[in-house]
Amino acid sequence: MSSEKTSVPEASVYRLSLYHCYLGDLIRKGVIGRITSRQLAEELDIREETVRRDMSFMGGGGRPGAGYEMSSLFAALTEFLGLSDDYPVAEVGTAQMLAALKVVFPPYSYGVKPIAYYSELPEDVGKSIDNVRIRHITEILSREESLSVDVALVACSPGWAQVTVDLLGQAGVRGVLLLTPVTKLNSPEGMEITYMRMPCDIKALAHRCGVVVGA
Amino acid sequence: MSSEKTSVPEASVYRLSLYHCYLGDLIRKGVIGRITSRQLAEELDIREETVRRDMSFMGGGGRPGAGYEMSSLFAALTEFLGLSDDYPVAEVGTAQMLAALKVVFPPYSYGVKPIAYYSELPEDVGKSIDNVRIRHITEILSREESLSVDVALVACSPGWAQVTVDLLGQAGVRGVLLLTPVTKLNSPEGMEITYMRMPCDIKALAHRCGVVVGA
DNA sequence: TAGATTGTTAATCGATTAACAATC
DNA sequence: TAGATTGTTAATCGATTAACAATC
Repeated sequence: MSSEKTSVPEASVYRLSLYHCYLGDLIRKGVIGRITSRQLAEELDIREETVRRDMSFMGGGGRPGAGYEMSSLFAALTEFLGLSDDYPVAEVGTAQMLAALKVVFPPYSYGVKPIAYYSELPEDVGKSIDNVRIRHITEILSREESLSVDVALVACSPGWAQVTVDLLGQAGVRGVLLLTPVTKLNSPEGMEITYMRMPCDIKALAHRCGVVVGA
Repeated sequence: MSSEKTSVPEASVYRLSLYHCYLGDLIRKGVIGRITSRQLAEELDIREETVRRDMSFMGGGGRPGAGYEMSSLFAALTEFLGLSDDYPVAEVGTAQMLAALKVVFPPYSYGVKPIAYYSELPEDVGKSIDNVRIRHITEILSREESLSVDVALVACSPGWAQVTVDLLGQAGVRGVLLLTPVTKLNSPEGMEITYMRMPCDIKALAHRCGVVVGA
């Protein structure tokens, strides 16, 4: 594990994740060989200089004149991002939400694997998704496995968001992707929260779509 | 409708949406009176200068020494963003997803109102959510009301994303908030798409959480 | 008037783009 | 060697922060 500094810009880390998703997809489809920064850029609507710059942050191992070897680039990205073949995550939400989410965002297609489910509804307890039993949110702390997850995806109702995040924090979870749109949350010490904020995105879109009348 | 230029920075528009959400919440709770940039900043983890700067982009009507009058600020934000009391949107996804989403993101709490639902599953057709009937995605074009929606929230399965977006574009929808994580999409002419990309957010979080070992 | 807070101009910071030398 | 593409340094751009004069 080389000494990866966190000096890598936030925006670059995000794009590196995007390359990881894209390459993972290609590789799963059986595509092999090399890929250039130009191809990647074109495919993902980014400038090619940006792609190369991003790659250089983690020593992408590109070859002038030849581009990047896909499988080794993918491996480098996987290591840089701290992922594994099936990166384990916890997911929180009603059984209904968790089941629906699986369809919209099929984890296996992205190298992600939910290993624990928690619901806010007592009646969901005991149901299973892909042979993983759903537990109650309040059980987050009582699981030893909790510690084996760094990142959780939270899509509970607004009223449960704070409790959930607190419990996850105590259970050692370090990063949370929050789909629930709460305007303010008290984030536990040392926890990274990525806010999704669908309402804000919708309102920002409303602005951009509503205004363009002139000219 | 004053001549709002789109020269307002993207980031500011997003924060203005955030203020709108926050104020809407307060007002709905019955809070009235004035609020200062400092209070807003503290509440939302932003710097107060940033708040004031954002406000100045739309002529917030603040009073030196006294702050902003909440209800008129909210009205100004509503107008600036091109919203209404119940901003109409369309939502696309399975009945299961749409029902689950309603709990996680209760639209009425944010001044948003789904007036049309479309599902990718034929068996969902005819079901209702809050007395709005679910139709099939392929029916998007056959609705006259389609034109009365500027923005849609799309949470269908990856395979349906392109079709959905195309149909929405033809139906006159100008902005789409896409929850479905497709790496590349052919966006119809003149359509704004906001990509959610849960897998990338999760991977970026994995990086930030996994690396901090040193020091 | 004194106290408080706004709106704006200037300074800083970070990220993106452009240019190009290094290298397979 | 010639052609292609990388990695890096410098220039540009945009957004955030700081400072402060204007004003209720």
